[in-house]
Amino acid sequence: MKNNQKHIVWVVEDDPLFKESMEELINLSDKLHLELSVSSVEQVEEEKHKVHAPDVILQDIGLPGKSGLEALGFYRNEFPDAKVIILTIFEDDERIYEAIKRGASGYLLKRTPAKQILDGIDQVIMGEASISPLIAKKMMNIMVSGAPVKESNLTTREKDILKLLVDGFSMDMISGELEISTHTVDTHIKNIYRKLEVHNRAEVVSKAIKERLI
Amino acid sequence: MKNNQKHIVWVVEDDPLFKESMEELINLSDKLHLELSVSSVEQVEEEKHKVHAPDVILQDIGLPGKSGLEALGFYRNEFPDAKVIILTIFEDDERIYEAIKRGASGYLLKRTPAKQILDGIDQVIMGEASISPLIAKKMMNIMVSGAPVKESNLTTREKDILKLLVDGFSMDMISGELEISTHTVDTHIKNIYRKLEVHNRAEVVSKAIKERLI
DNA sequence: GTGTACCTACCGTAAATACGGTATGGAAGA
DNA sequence: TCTTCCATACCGTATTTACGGTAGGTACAC
Repeated sequence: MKNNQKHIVWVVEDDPLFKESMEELINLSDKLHLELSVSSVEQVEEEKHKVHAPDVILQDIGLPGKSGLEALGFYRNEFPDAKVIILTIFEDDERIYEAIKRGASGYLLKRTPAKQILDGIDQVIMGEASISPLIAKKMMNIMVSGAPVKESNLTTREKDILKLLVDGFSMDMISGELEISTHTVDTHIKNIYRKLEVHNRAEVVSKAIKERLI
Repeated sequence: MKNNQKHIVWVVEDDPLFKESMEELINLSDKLHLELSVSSVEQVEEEKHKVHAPDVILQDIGLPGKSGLEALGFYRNEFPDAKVIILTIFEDDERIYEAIKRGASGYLLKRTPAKQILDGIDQVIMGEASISPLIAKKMMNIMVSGAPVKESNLTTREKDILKLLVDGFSMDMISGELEISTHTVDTHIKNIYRKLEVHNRAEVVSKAIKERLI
């Protein structure tokens, strides 16, 4: 949209009550213009040529017929510049992951206060993302499913040196950095190798990073 | 914490101005109690036995000495129930990914309004997550792409050898594994080093893992 | 057919590493 | 007080690495 125009919003939501409250919400904002408000993705496909292209789409995810997830692919093809905010009463991991993969810019629970939904719209227009805290938590869980931080029995000094090893420091450089003799550095490295059961630089760096020992 | 007590908050922040504003913010809340406010992770390690364990830690990520990322591993070991909110002026992908992997419950930009930081503290206490919209966007980017992968101009053979280097293989071992002469391995490694602009094993392994070149 | 990229192979050498020792002083804990 | 752990420091040496060369054969593009 041009700078002096309102941002065009579409609403796709089958629950009449919630749909109505979204309509009111957008109409209350002087920066947003409600261009289309329908109750199914199929209706969007019918109406799409009759209305202006959206800047933001508020999309219910749990729709009869085409789901909100399927709609995301459709929007990406037809309106690549539109930002889509998924609205949901559900909180399951799978859908969050799928929605993000398919290009959603926001993922808000329907119980989010009106003010925060408006904030969310502003945020996605600015190129940021808007996520309810509970959803954010689930996103994090999805990302984390992998490597926990392991506890090593390295001493503080050994961790100091391990950190420098990972950064590619030689014994000489470490000696200079920590202001201790190269002999001492050598001793520490020997102890690190023994504790981590490795025998060369590559192994120690690899293990330190992969097992997040630093 | 018990229901009728205030939630215990620690602040670890080296910028005196921002640290002070965090202190004021927490003192203004009647649900939070500022138990510890220091300017480095090292200080936390010194003071940890003298104060009550935290419910929430506001942790600056860009500290001299031990970084906020390293602190996360420490907190997980020492105070597994504490929720950590990372505060940052930076917005780079790598740190977000790392912080979440290491168990941060929140990731807020320092420019976040005070009210929203308090909201964020409430959210992590409730087991939700708190993320600035810009950070959320970056999280989504990371999820969509699997993980930030950099394009290198390494040849197939060089990548083969890089994998073995990361696994701690010596030139001799690589030579045996790939059934080529050690001289050839040496040549390939030289070329890898030149392309990645590194000069030793530790650096090449570190770069290969961190930038997901393999 | 000329150039370029890639994989292969070899030489020499200064530098760095890996690893076996031993040893001292301080702090922490039993 | 005695012991253990930690950080510090030193010695010697075989092995490995880093990196400067050079060079042949193949494949593909222009």
